[in-house]
Amino acid sequence: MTKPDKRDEIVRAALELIAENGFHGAPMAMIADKAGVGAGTIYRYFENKEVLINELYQELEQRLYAYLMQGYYPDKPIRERFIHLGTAILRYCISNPLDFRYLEQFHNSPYGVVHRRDKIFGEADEQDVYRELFEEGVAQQVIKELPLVVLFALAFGPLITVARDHILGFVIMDEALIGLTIAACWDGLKR
Amino acid sequence: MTKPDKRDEIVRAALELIAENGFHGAPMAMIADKAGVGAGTIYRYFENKEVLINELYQELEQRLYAYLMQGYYPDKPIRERFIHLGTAILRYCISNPLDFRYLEQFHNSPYGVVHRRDKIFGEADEQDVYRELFEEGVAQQVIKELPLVVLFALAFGPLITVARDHILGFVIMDEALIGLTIAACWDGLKR
DNA sequence: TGATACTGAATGAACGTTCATTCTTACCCA
DNA sequence: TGGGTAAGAATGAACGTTCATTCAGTATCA
Repeated sequence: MTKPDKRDEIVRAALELIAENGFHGAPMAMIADKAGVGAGTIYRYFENKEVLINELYQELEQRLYAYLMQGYYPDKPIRERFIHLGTAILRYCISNPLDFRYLEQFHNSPYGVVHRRDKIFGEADEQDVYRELFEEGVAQQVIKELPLVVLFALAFGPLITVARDHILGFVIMDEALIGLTIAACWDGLKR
Repeated sequence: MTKPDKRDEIVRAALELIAENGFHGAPMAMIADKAGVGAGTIYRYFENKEVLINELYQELEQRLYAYLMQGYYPDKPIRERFIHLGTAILRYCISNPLDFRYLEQFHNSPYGVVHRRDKIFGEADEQDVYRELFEEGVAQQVIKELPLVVLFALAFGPLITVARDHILGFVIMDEALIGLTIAACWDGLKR
């Protein structure tokens, strides 16, 4: 797992190119070039492009999850927990634009859909804070009684849209505006 | 503009293939095949693939706009107008899944970003109901005082997410659920 | 018969992947 | 210590495939 140097360079290069140009704007040759590595070398570390793309996704997802969990206390009130998570997501996406753009590319690809389907219909055995939070909120009658998927959409649809707009330069999300936006999302969610 | 038969077949085939498989899962040869037309024929109607993609986008955008405007009365109260627009968008996306998927593909491509930038920073000389609605709502102190872009995100982020989830089969949006979802969006928007 | 519409094989550019070769490293023995 | 050797890592030219686009030829219609 803690392989060396070159694997890292390849992953970094892939992240940057794919985030900025999409999967099809990041040929293997270009990734190799940017990583300062021969084209064939990539295949010593990744079976093929698809595997590279998927492993990179896993890494980013874990990084994001770790970030979200910093300072998250499952015993605090629903509202407070939601605000923590929303703020954290927004902050993460804004200060790691490459990660965010990559995750978006991935979610809008066939891989992403399959992944999502597994998440939604799979058993809740994963570390899935959102699901837990919403289910608890509904049970406590703090959150509107709507299907989980709709609650997700109400909570994170706006955040993702706003993160993208920030990165593309359509709006500047400072701390104050982040706070107001999350509060507005909560207004949509709460009973 | 009202050219014949074959142009329509080409456009229809392109819509279906691109909506279902993305831009890169829709080679020109396959579009030609599905349209029942020689590969070269496409180039009699469209200079190249990019032009085809863009013209199709324009057509869909117009169709959607026309649909939204049915029964829209600019003199009704803000809330009512918003609910009309939100409901219409959601209904349209759900009953025209190919159109919706195509629009999504487009927005997630480089073309889409340029297009969006023009829309946001361009003069408001276009028929832009949303902008008008939100600006009026803010002025009347009915809607939260947030940047236009954020209001967009709050209003339509959830709707788009939910439409996608419906089409992918993650949730079934019946009329009742559509109503509840739009109402929740309004809660996020209103002051 | 001429003009226009259409066709699909041909073209060449771009891509992911392979593999024969070269380079690097580590180890061994005198 | 120095020189020889083997194994693994790295390389990048070459390959086969896929694709958008072209164009020489064919069909259609007035």
